[in-house]
Amino acid sequence: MAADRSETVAQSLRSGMDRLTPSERQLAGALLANYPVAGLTSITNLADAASVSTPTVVRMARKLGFPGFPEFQDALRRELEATLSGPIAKHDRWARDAPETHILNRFADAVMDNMHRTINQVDPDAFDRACKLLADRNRGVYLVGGRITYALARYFFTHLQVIRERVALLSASASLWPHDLINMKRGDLLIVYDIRRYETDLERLAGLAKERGVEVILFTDQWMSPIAGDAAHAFSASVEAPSGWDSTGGLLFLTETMISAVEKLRWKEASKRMQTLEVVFDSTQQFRKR
Amino acid sequence: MAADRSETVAQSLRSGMDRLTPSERQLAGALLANYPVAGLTSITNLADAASVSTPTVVRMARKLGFPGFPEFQDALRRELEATLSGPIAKHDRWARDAPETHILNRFADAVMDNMHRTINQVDPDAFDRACKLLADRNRGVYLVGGRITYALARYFFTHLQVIRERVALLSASASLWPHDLINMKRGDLLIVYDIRRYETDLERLAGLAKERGVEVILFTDQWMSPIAGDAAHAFSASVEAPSGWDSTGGLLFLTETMISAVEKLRWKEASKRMQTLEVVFDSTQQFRKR
DNA sequence: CGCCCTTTGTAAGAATCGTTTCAAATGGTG
DNA sequence: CACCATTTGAAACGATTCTTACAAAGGGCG
Repeated sequence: MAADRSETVAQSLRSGMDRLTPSERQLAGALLANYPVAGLTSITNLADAASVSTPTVVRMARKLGFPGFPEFQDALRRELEATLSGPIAKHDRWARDAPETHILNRFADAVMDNMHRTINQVDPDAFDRACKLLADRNRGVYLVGGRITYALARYFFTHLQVIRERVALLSASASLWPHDLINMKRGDLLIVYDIRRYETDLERLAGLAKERGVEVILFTDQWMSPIAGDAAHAFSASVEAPSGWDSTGGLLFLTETMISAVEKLRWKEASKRMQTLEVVFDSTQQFRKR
Repeated sequence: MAADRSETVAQSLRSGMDRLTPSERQLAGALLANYPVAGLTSITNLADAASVSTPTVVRMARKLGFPGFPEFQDALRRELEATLSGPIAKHDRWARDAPETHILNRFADAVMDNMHRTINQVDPDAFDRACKLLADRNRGVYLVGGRITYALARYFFTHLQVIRERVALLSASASLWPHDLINMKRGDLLIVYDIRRYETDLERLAGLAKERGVEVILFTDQWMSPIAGDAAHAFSASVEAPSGWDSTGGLLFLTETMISAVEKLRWKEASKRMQTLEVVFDSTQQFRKR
């Protein structure tokens, strides 16, 4: 128990997270999201902001070792006072408890930057058109990715499969792709992920698919895979990260946004499919109730 | 009169100093001396700290153009919040070519917000400790994910496999997990991804692994998978996105950061392995020269 | 010195806050 | 299925806060 006053409230909030109940966690999350200002209002406001009741706030404060909410708030104030009189440069700090140069902060910077660049590279109209294509139930959809990006293709597949019919994920190994290729028909869609160290197999696949009248939708990096030449739509994301690393955060963002957009376009059918899925899940007890 | 809301409370406090009475000045001085935290207590405390009476506080707040003390305090809070959340204002538009309400912009907002929340929920020390475990070549590493998150596990696996030996991705179907389980030894690591609609199979797997002395590292959402109870380390990411959707962007961020950190810890060995990989790639001509 | 204006705090009131109690809801368990 | 344990918020209660009214203290000026 014991609120060890040598650690910050944020720290004990995080480390105690597993001792908290779900709604207390929700509260803790809301608090950390706007830390520590969120905790400096009245208990009523804080509870409202976190969508929990005031007793929940009191209970959490107690769990952290404070006699009551006012004392909890005092701790926040003292902490803030100490921080503010200390180092001035904490504006662009992400993880406030980690040093400026901690990898968490450096990586966060890079990812945010990528997001910015990525979004400004997207043509919203082209994006909408691609979504419309994916929402067309007359078109079969095939997905494939490269060594690194196959996971993204799989992610897209998992979701798209729920939303609509006729979705297929190509094998991870190129040798089996011909089997899928012979099934592709004019007007079908091939979604390809291809980032640096562009793969020759993918290039060949996209070329062959295009010859068969398949429309290729490409997700690539800022340097553009050569497949872009064969693609009906190409979307590029920035992938730079610290120490020569590539981050696929931008690609995931584009992917998730597209899934969400397609889901909306086909909402009527999609929601019905999802309900069916729920029924199956319930009967197999594969998932927890909550 | 007029509390110009474009200037900070501190500014109007200083500029209005000559319109204040002596005891109001004393109050203003005390406030500025410990700004803005001093103003975030109760009116009683603030008055005591400045050695004035509570009505004096109210009168000063009124002179600055606020209806009452609570509103004055609100202004301080808003100000502080703006300062703390830093120059990366959430409200600046993302995709400039798209309307404010285009899904690209709405999704970007949500993802940004998730990033913020996610990073503030991570305990940097716990993060470092988990990285160190993963960098220990004496420990075997097993990875697994749920229906949605299996793609993330695969992504982690793809990269970790390059960095070190003894890394295995568990099958996507639970029925084959026992085969992997019997290989796991005391001190090995099991990385589990589990987000909402927590899967009972994963829970069982984690429990069994723990019994065998395996240390479980969990990546989950803000509501915390029940596996957290069995986990040596648990990291949670915010997953909220528009229209009830869950976004795994935060989880990907944590994953990539961790990969990068482990790569650095084992850089000597990792770089050697990567060079070998390059040679193989070259000879198979699987990749473009660039 | 007496008048009036300004400044200030005391004290009582209204309003809000923080705490406690308790019952409903939920999930796990025999 | 009934039981128990846990979680949660509604509601009522004191406690504290914020506001207001008012009187005392000072200070300038004829």
